[in-house]
Amino acid sequence: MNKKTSLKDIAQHLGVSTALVSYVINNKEKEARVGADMVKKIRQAVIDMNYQPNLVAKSLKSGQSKTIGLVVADISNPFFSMIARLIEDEAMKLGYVVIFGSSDENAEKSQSLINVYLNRQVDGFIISPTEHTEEQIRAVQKTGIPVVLIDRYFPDFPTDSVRINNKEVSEQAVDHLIGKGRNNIAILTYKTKMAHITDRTEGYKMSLKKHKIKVNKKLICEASYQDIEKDVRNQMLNLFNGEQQVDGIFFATNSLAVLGLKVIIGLGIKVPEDLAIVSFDQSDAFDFFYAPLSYVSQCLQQLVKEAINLLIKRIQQPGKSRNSYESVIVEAKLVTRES
Amino acid sequence: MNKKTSLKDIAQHLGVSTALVSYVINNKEKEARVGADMVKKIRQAVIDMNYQPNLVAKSLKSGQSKTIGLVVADISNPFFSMIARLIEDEAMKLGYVVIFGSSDENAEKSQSLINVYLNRQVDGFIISPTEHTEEQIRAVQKTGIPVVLIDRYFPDFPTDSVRINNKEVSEQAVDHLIGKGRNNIAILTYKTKMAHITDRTEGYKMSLKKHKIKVNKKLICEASYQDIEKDVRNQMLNLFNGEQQVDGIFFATNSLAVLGLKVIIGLGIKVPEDLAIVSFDQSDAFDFFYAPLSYVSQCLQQLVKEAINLLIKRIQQPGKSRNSYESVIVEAKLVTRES
DNA sequence: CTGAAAGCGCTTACAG
DNA sequence: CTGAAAGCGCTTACAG
Repeated sequence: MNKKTSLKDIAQHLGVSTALVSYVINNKEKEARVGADMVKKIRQAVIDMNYQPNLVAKSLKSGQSKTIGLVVADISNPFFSMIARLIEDEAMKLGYVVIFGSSDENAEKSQSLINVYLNRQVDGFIISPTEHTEEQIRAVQKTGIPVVLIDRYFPDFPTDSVRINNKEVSEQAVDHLIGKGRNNIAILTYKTKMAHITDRTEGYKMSLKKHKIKVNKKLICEASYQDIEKDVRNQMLNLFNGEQQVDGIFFATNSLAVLGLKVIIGLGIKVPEDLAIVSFDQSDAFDFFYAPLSYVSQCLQQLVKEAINLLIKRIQQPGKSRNSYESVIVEAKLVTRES
Repeated sequence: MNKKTSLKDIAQHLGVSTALVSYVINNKEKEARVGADMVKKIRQAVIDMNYQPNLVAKSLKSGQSKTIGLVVADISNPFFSMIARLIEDEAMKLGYVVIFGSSDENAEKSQSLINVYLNRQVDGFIISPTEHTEEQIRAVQKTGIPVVLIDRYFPDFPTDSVRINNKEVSEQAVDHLIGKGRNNIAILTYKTKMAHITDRTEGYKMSLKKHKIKVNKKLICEASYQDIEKDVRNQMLNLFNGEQQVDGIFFATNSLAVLGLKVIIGLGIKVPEDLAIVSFDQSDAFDFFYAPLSYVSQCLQQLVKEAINLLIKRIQQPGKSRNSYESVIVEAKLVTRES
């Protein structure tokens, strides 16, 4: 319960100035040309008195909090919790700590998280942004604090971002379904204008067009984030109970695939005989499904590594002109299995 | 890219002292008896100059970082990411931010996380501890910074902790299996001395004894955290390919259930006809399984609420004698379905 | 080689 | 009603 020992305590104990102690602690004894025995004495005292630096004070002085602010839609979503974990690991290696928050696809929550993080002087942001948050991001950029978008991005306004080749890989996914002889292929996606999602629909359409298959709007099912379970259910029931003879489906995200498959299981549809499927990412749930599903595999590890690298680069060259932003695109690839 | 405006900037702009500005910003104009028009002027300047407080400076001065350090085994494990999310929500409401780290069941990593958090002056810890970290927790307690253990706990040494009734609910789970007429009941659990797990084995044994069924060590399967996938596989294969006629199984955690069920599916064992199952918690994966599983339902929301309440209480009464710790036990309950 | 001092951005007793 | 000043725990030019 006794107070932590501070730099000053050590200095007083030794009858020297805090400057000396600070230099030694930060291994700057050479630059400051501190005497060898003084160094020894100080190092010993540091150990004896169990000195632990107050990082808050250090932050205030240095202007560096060594903290990264992470904003995702929902940290309890496995996709984001995996990203969080990988960011944690990379950040830790570099001496950074991560504070996280979930925006719930809500621009106001996003803003409030960003504000809190700004006030806490984070050194950088990693954000998987929500609709209508362009201005928030721009405002952060104006402060000079680096932001890297991850997974999601805004095509129409310049930011640093790391994402996958959504359009291309989605096209490949649908190519695969067509290659299996399917031509009534549906897509289950989110009702959103966010490009990482619309790109996937775009890829879906491109594949169909390439194969001279007419795009049928009834086969494009969009579920809203808010009411996702009910929405997916209704959309899927519509799809399979209607007149269209759907024989293939592309799930634009993992969460959608999990929900969609539950309906498919409920309906007793045979996979892959009656329905070929490509999902996004894997899931424990899929291993419980009787047919091995084809899926789009994105290397989250690489995504995160690129994001952290970019962010750290920005943090380290602060003055650098902020007119050039980088978009890193990580290649996701299609893994085909029975479906 | 221009620097943030500070309290001082506002004071200078207005030609007043920083004290005034500080009082007004913190709504202490009454205590400080600041003049009404001065308050107005300051409030306006705060808006005009878009003042945002530097929370790092505030922390240094106040000694309160308004930050909670969360240590779990692995934030990408759905169990912990759900806990993280709930903690985030509760903490946010109270003006706290959460920094998180994963110990990977490794005492050294745990120690290093705790050290980092201490140096960053967190106001409190929420920890789901790993084996052999008792001394680390004790060391934190000695600093006077509150720690609340969640989910996992150490029965032999006093801490604040929030957990479920592991033993009792496990006993109920096995009672249920026995009630279904099973008497060769196995348990799949972790190889660990942590009480939250051994309690579950204890409950398993208690149920068997109560029903005069002899405990058979061969039916107690323990998988190690490190090599979990392979271990579960081997244990399960052993169990079902051996001479014992296992007709019921209790999975001591959700992760174990997911892995174990994969093996069961692979072996083509019929559930519930040939094997009755009780798992811990639910999982998307289970919805993909043909039979609805019985499971132990723990209300994580309540668990987290209790943990945060306790932690905040401790933070707010810092001087309080640290000889009395609280153990909050949240009732988990058995949900029985076909299995 | 070492110390005194200023300052990071805040808060808060203390004067007046 | 308002200002000058000390101090939270650090770092770092500047003297000497």
